[in-house]
Amino acid sequence: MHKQPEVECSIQRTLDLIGDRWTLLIVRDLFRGVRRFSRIQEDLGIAKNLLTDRLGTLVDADIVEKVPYQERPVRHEYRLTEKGRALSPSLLALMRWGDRYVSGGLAPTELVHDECGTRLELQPWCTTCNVPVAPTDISSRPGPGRHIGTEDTRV
Amino acid sequence: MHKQPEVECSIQRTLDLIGDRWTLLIVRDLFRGVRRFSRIQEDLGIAKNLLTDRLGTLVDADIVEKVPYQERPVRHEYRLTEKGRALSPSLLALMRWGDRYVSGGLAPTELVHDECGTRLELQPWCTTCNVPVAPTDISSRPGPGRHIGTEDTRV
DNA sequence: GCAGTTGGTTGAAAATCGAAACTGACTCAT
DNA sequence: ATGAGTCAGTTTCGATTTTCAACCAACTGC
Repeated sequence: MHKQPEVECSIQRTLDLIGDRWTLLIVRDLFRGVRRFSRIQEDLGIAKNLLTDRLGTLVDADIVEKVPYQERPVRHEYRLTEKGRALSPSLLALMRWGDRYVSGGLAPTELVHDECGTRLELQPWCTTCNVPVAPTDISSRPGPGRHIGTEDTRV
Repeated sequence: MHKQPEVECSIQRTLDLIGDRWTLLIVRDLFRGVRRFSRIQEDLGIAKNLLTDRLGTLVDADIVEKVPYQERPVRHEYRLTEKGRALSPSLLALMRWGDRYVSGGLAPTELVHDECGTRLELQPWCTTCNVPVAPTDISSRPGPGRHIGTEDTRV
């Protein structure tokens, strides 16, 4: 256990950790305030043994923490850590993609800009030029975490 | 077969489609220009029958198209459709999360703005005001695709 | 003819999953 | 203090998926 896979790609490392059919749905539930074992279990329809396993993995990875919400009997709820909350843009991106391409443009839930009520998009953003960046204007280069190889990785 | 689950959440609908351990990695390879069956297979180390299956699913879902790159013998490569290319923000978000929290802040690969070389961030973007939107300026509301229920779904 | 490449298919073994039963600690109502 | 109920699991076992290896077919280049 505790394998450090050493693949040279953050997407792969991320998906190795949370890229199964249930984990991101569990995280989504935690964002929505569904935090108790039994509530997550009935909301998702996941088998209890799998939920136990996935929550354990999330806690081990420091994405979720188990905090007691009562004594006698000691019962816990699961809360996102800062690392877990940082998954928000990923979930938002997947949600917007699903809105457009799976739900036929009819979003079940919309996230909107407070000030004007426009539905939000998620865009690559250049903090220097202060403009959104189209996929065609993106280049890739090896970063500081690259140990070996120089393969081009365009996303 | 061909179940239409009618879950009221675009995240779940999306993950039902592409949320298994391999599919997003295949899409990542296609973004990187790895487009042939055998090249994807050796790059990912995925079993060939699974790759056949996943590529078939992606083609059925119109995320990928199979285009011939030579006659006699007819051989095909797999290319992202516009729907597939629209997954770019999702992959970028997962990649940035992995950079920060799995790769310890040391990105193996950086995605940068062609024009200025700045590493890209992913920002919620208001297409009306033409500005990036902070998490505190985001609200959620039921959208046109909502059939029943009014549960708050904040991401 | 023969090796090599590409893009698969097939089948058996191994791993994983799902549903249901069971457990244990506790509460509350009678 | 007996009994029913809740919560958070664990165990078991059959069903499904995944992996691994072998095989196949169409063609190329020599």
